[in-house]
Amino acid sequence: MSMLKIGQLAKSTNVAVATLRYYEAQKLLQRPARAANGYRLYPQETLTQVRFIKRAQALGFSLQEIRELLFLKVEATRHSCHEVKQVAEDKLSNVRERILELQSIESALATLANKCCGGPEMAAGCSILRELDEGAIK
Amino acid sequence: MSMLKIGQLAKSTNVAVATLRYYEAQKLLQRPARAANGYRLYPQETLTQVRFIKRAQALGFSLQEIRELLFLKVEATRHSCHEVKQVAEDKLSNVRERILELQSIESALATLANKCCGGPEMAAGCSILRELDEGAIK
DNA sequence: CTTGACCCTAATGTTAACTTTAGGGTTTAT
DNA sequence: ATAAACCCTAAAGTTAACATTAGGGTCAAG
Ligand SMILES: [Zn+2]
Ligand SMILES: [Zn+2]
Ligand SMILES: [Zn+2]
Ligand SMILES: [Zn+2]
Repeated sequence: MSMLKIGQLAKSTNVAVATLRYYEAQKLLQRPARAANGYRLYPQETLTQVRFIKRAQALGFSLQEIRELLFLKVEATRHSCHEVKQVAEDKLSNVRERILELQSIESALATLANKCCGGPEMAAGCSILRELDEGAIK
Repeated sequence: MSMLKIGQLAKSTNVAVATLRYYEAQKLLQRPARAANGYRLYPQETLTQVRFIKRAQALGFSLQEIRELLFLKVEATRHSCHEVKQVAEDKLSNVRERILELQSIESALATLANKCCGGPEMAAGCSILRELDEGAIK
């Protein structure tokens, strides 16, 4: 139960087999040991590593950024806490900016939707369309 | 100063000329009038349209979604006010979903960043890396 | 009248993050 | 012993959203 074949790793991380091989090619995962037959044999640790990748991805990191995080981690003894925190904070302010922009579009759309009667008549005179014409959404 | 050539439109919207032609091919922009020499001639209105595209894009909308928004007017004669309003409301709830997702990412990142001392010492024990490893974050 | 900045179309190239395909070996279960 | 299920590599395909290139007109300035 110690070493995992790629299919088992795939199943327990919910990541496609081809994706795991892709991550390896992209150096997001170390090249695993091989059995006599050539099959990849992953240590349990790899489960954590794959989950790290998925989690970071869910937080909006690109594979490139994740690679940088993993590099910092592997080379932890040569990089400062500050460097790592900086990566996280850059991402955080990026996310906050996008939230603000989305909120501004939200209110624009809400305003539009509120002005429309939503009735069954043809939309020729629909207020939404009129507003779009006049550049209410910009 | 009424009609714009593609280069002027490109410059004042900060979008590449090739991109404008691409948008046209993708039906995000109406096919503009042409001068006798074949040059595209855009009305001022197009400035607003291009900026709308760029802004919506920065908010994470795909060109496909943007196309739907921009097509509301064109579809007006074939659809009821109700249908048009429905499209707007779908977009609105889409935007609200995105906001919620981003907010959950925001708090996860903020939690991470807060736990890290950000000091100059080596990142061997950095809490960000530890948390990503341990899955303490969602 | 020539140079350089623009414009045109059509086609091909690019990047990210995968997925699919082609062509074979290997394991497992019946 | 044979079929289903798994594994391998190398390469090509996919999607989005452009960018670049090739080949060729157009226009203002000097
Ligand atoms: Zn109405
Ligand atoms: Zn309406
Ligand atoms: Zn620290
Ligand atoms: Zn730290």
